[in-house]
Amino acid sequence: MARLRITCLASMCIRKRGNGTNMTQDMADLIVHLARLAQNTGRTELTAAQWTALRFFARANRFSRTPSAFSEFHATTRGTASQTVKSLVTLGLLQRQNNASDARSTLLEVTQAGHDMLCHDPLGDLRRVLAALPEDLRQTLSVALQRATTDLARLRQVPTFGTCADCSHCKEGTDTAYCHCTESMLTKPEMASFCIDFQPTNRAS
Amino acid sequence: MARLRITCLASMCIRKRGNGTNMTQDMADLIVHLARLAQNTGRTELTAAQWTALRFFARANRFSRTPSAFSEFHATTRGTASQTVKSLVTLGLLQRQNNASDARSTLLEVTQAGHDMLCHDPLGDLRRVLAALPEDLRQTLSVALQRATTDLARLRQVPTFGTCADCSHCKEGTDTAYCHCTESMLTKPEMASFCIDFQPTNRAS
DNA sequence: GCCGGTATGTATCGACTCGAAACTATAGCG
DNA sequence: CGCTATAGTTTCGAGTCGATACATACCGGC
Repeated sequence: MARLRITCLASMCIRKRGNGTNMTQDMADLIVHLARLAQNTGRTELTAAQWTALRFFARANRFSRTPSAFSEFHATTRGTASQTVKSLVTLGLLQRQNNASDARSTLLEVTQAGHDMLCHDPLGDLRRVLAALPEDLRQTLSVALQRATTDLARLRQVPTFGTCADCSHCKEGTDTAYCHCTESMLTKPEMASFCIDFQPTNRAS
Repeated sequence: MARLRITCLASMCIRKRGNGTNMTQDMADLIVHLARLAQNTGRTELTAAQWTALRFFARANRFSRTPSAFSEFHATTRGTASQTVKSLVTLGLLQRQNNASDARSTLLEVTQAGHDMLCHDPLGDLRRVLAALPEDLRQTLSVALQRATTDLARLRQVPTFGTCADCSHCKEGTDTAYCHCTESMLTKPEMASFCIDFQPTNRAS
């Protein structure tokens, strides 16, 4: 346990930070560190990118299960997204379907094997840890994370993703809702899915 | 804007989640997404791994600025860490120093060019976004993230990182503190640095 | 109907990451 | 002294990623 004994050199350890945002600097680092720890590609069946893609296609609604939508979500190029999708199709976790109304587009469905695979998602540990947090902490965390994500996406000029239930395009009914963007009716379960055309409702910002 | 009009297929969109942790599932996904967005390796001078390494060596105390410590922090292997360090040394952002008390070990120092580079850290956007959050949200976020990180690290059996100021090995004095682990005195600035031997103090868990 | 502009998706290339394994050198212990 | 553990490096193959080029299909104006 015990190591060496050094008594000077202290000035070496004074880092030049330059600004007074040390606390938030810690937080940003912490978020990145936490995410990396949670994904931990080591010794799992899939890579981090493949897990993210599989998760996305399992959560995206029927307008958003395309390679392009995933590339926007994942903040990467269509070329890269195409490769990831291809690898998952080869593994039998995704299945291609033709889009009847647009011959260019490819719709992707998570196969049963894909759903089974998602049960071993390395993110499970983080989910359990978060679920174990006290209720009030968890609530605040959720709000803070959503705000930070929305703000950062706006700053970076990238699209925000969210569920139709929170989308300003949607007018909610009793059992269904009408989406102005896609001009279609959505069922309750659909409204809990990701949408590429998500537009956050105006909350206090 | 408007897309196609589909009226059926709704049942296709009912995903089999299997468990009742939908809310925390969203949160875990959100953390990963936020971290990815924040790092955004695209069109920056360094890769994500290089940025993380540079940040680590700028924040780690004098017992922790080694390739091994970084590999543990980054949850990777010593081999991979060695490559990242090598690339940063080649770029002139890190500098190797001999450890007088252990000829196997290499100490790394961030050069002035390295500190300058850190001013362009892509994490800056996230830091600004977090800094703009309301005070109470930010406070709670900080607490929740630290708890989640500590809990996840324990679950994964990986070491936790933190500053000496929060470490149970340290007995604090007025201007200095004594670290039981390294058997050495620490100055105030040093106590704000990362330590590989961090052991969280017993807070309500 | 046709043509030009645009959007979707794929293939290829080079640079990089990552984990695994093999290897060298040093430390520490009996 | 020898044995084992640790620090660090190197090499290899698989995968990621961004950039580019490309084929196909949609969509507007004419």
